[in-house]
Amino acid sequence: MPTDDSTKTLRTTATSIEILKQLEAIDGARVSEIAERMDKPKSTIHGHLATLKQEQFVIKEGDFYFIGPELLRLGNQVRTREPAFVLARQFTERLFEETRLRSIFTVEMGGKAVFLHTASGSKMGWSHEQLGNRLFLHNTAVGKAILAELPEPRIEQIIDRWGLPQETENTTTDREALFEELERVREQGYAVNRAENFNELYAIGVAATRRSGDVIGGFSVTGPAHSVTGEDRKAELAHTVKDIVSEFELELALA
Amino acid sequence: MPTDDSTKTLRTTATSIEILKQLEAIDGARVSEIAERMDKPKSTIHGHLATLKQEQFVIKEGDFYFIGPELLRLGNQVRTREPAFVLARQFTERLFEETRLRSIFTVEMGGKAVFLHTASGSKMGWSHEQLGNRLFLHNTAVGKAILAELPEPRIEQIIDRWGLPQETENTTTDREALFEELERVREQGYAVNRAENFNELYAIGVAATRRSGDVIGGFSVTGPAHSVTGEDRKAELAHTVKDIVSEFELELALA
DNA sequence: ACCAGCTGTTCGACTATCCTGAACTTTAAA
DNA sequence: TTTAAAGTTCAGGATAGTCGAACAGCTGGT
Repeated sequence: MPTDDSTKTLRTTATSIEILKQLEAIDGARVSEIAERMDKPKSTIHGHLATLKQEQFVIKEGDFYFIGPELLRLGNQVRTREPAFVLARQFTERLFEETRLRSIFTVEMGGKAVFLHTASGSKMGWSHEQLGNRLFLHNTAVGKAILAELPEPRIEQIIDRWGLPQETENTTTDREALFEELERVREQGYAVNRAENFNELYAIGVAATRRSGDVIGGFSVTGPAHSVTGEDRKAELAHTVKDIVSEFELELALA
Repeated sequence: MPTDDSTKTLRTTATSIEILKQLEAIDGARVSEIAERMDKPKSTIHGHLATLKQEQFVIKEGDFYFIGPELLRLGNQVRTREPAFVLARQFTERLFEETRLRSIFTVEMGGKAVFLHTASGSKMGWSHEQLGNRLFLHNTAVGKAILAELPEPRIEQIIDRWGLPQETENTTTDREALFEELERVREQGYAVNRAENFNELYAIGVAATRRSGDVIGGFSVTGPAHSVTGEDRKAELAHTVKDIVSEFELELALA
């Protein structure tokens, strides 16, 4: 269920943002290219780009416009807002060193899972940097690990907002079943994603909490299902992730 | 002299952006807090925030607003636009592993030096993640290394735009002197920053180019001046950075 | 060298729409 | 319960964004 937008929104700001999204979609563009795509006069687009350029939200190279460094700077603030997020980076990298699997640090924002740090080896085909991407909580490993630590009303609230959309045949779409799984996650201390949002994907996620009990985020390792096989291997991985999280929580408590 | 376009800019977009900057400055804020700081009615700010929230440029937690994940996602596109930039990340990390000094990958955008990747150890006090920050080219190590590889008209253009502002007593503020130093950089293959933009800072930077000859960006290592001493050590560091750059250029050429 | 066709940019008038202040609702504290 | 302060809604009026046309600058073709 999509969110409400009944409230009057600012058209001007909205089109400025739309232009930024266009610039991201295609890799930089000229004025008329965007004008055509958005079905708006060139002069309008030009005005927006001039404003965005002044703030360095876009930069201009020749006649091409690109996303600018100020956007990178501001966006990055999401990752530095909390000291815990900054600390999490090196633990993400350690997790990768130990497992040699793509490692991610994720936080919950607005009821979704947002990637803040990723670490992966050189030759990993699909390792685009997906920072800021938003995934569902109910069908990802860290997502479920985080959910399991949230107070129940909050869980309800999130499910009400986003529902339990089915993305593969393995997705848990039943409310009851999800809560049962969360209980299992709490017992064993980690969550597993068995191709629930992408086929052929296997992931293990563990939530990190403060001493107060509330969740900071979660660490996870991800790999192609066919390469992560055998109960021993899986158990060992779960153990490794849990260890990293423990050390992370400890270091955070000491700081 | 700063380039100020007197061209009509869009007020609405400009204030939306101003709000984002306020949210970054203080760490998340409520409506009235921003309204007060910007000396505008609450209802105005509310409208902007509602629009920004709809696009996930901000998120709302309780009555507090924070920079949102969509901004992180868009901003990060700056780092993934070119495959070379993505590849540069792992080399930045390797550089850190080998030198144990804060390592940075920087590109030139709009005549300034923009940090795209940083790698530094756990216990480095000042290692805030400054991605997207913009520094001058004339008084930084990578900056000079990059300048040295640019065609002369471009260098002139950049100096005309930003000037040669003095930031410490070591800053080169004379045009002639700068060109002489760039010549030296070309000869030795690396540039040095001897506390030219921050006191007590020492840095070595090397530019990376494509086979076509044009610059991709540059790698650098940075440390407190008092900890990087001795000509041997410095020469060894320069050698290490140059090696990394060579390997980077090679791998890029092969891909 | 010239022109044709494309781009980016400027400009002024119109009117859509953003701003504003006040009214209303909600939350928190006294 | 009352008070205060914050968030949110609303409608009218003035501002400021939109639009189209005209200008300028570049590119490639003939």
